[in-house]
Amino acid sequence: MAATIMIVEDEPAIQELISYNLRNTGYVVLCASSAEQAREMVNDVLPDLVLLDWMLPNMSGLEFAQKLRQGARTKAIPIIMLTARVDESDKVAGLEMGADDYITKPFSPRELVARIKAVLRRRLPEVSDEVVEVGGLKLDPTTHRVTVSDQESAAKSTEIVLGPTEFRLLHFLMTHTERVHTRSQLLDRVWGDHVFVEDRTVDVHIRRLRRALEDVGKDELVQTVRGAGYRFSTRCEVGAE
Amino acid sequence: MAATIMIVEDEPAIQELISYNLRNTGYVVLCASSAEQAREMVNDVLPDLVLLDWMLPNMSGLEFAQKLRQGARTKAIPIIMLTARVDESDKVAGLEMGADDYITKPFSPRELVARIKAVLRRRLPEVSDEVVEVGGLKLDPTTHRVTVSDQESAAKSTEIVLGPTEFRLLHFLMTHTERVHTRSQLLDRVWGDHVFVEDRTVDVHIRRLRRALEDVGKDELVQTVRGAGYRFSTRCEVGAE
DNA sequence: AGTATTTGTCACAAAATTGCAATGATACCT
DNA sequence: AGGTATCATTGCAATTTTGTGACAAATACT
Repeated sequence: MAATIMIVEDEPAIQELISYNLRNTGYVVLCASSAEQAREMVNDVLPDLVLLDWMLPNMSGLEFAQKLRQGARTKAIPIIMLTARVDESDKVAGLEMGADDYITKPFSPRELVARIKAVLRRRLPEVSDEVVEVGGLKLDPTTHRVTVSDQESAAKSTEIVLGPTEFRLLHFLMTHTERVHTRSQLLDRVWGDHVFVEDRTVDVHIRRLRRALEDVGKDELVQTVRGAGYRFSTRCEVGAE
Repeated sequence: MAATIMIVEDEPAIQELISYNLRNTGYVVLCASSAEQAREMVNDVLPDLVLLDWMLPNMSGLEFAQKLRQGARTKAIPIIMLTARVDESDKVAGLEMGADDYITKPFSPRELVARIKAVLRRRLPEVSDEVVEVGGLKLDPTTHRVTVSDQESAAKSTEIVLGPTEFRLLHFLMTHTERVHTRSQLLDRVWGDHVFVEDRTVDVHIRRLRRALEDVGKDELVQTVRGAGYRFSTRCEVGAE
């Protein structure tokens, strides 16, 4: 539930101010005073969102943001830029580069929190680590494992092996069942906004997910809704005879 | 194929963000920072679609939209409203006034592009995702399912399978019941304005819809009004008095 | 560095949907 | 009753949408 937010800001006072407010709101906060430091921290802990000061000592915020967008693990992390300047070209550069939002100093803590919430809201499945169990499938985010919860198939451990993307896809579907998701929606919520990927790529990952589920006979949970998208449903998909 | 899209947005950063993404997708983009400027531009170039910020400096977005709807040349241009507010009355006002869709900030670039494509492809209202329940039928846009809500045929699976067009047709009919719609009106509202399709084709889709409803004995809800069109009504049609 | 996974895209196959036209049925009018 | 306009029904070809395997690039692992 508690999202982790990384602050990259060289001015200690502002860093403290933000940090205090975010912790107060219930976020886990990581602080870095330079882009270099931030880069190291990212290797250890992946934040759910980055607050990035535009003006940094050595490496500019822009540069750091680009690095984030390049790395496979980090490319989907939302970035909110903090900028003191009202320089238009900066905003433009930042947004083109893929920042999710920007906020100009001075800002009110309330506004900052509001923007953070807004950006996180349209994000990957709520950062919950709770075990999801639907339709005879059990997915555990902490252990990163998917198993069949109906026993019948076998007394053996019936673990389903998935690639990272298929795992996130299944996680999202299992936490948003019965509802039809368009390919675009899935890309936004499972891949992330700035990741530019063909719509049809979703098909392929759905296919991979289904193939994995076939082994345990659970593949009919992932259903195609023609002209609309895909759906995870425990109800039979064919009303036929 | 490159459609021209006009952005009317006073905040330069957002204007840039949108503009960048749309150009990236292959659209030709025109930018205006005010309604006045937009009006002038429209005299030179007719865009295929207008992205309109709700809050503008002098003339409001609503006002500009009305102007567009008044002009003979511009009345058919689809409008997508950009709104920071989630105020219901705004949505309603905007949609009633003739906006084709609305999108609330913050939005993801992909979602925006998806909506633009959807609107350009067929000017569908698709305003509500609310479940519609009439005459013992239940249609849920989010799960994309149609079921019978009377219990009687319980043993059977009560789901009704429809193709995309029949689904949209039924959705429209169920949200506009007890009223006769001409074939042209149905084509406009269900297929979209600029689509050229024979009037008679509606008959075929009505037939397909009826056939699907026959399975659960609900086909008499879709009634023919000779010389006028079709109607969805819960009242029995044997009007022979 | 080398190897194994993972990922996105493409091309083609398969399946479903769509619109039209031709034909048959029905209601309305004189 | 007959004539005519309107609607119903069906088959079919064209189009659209989705499934699937292969492949190359990118990334992670040793």
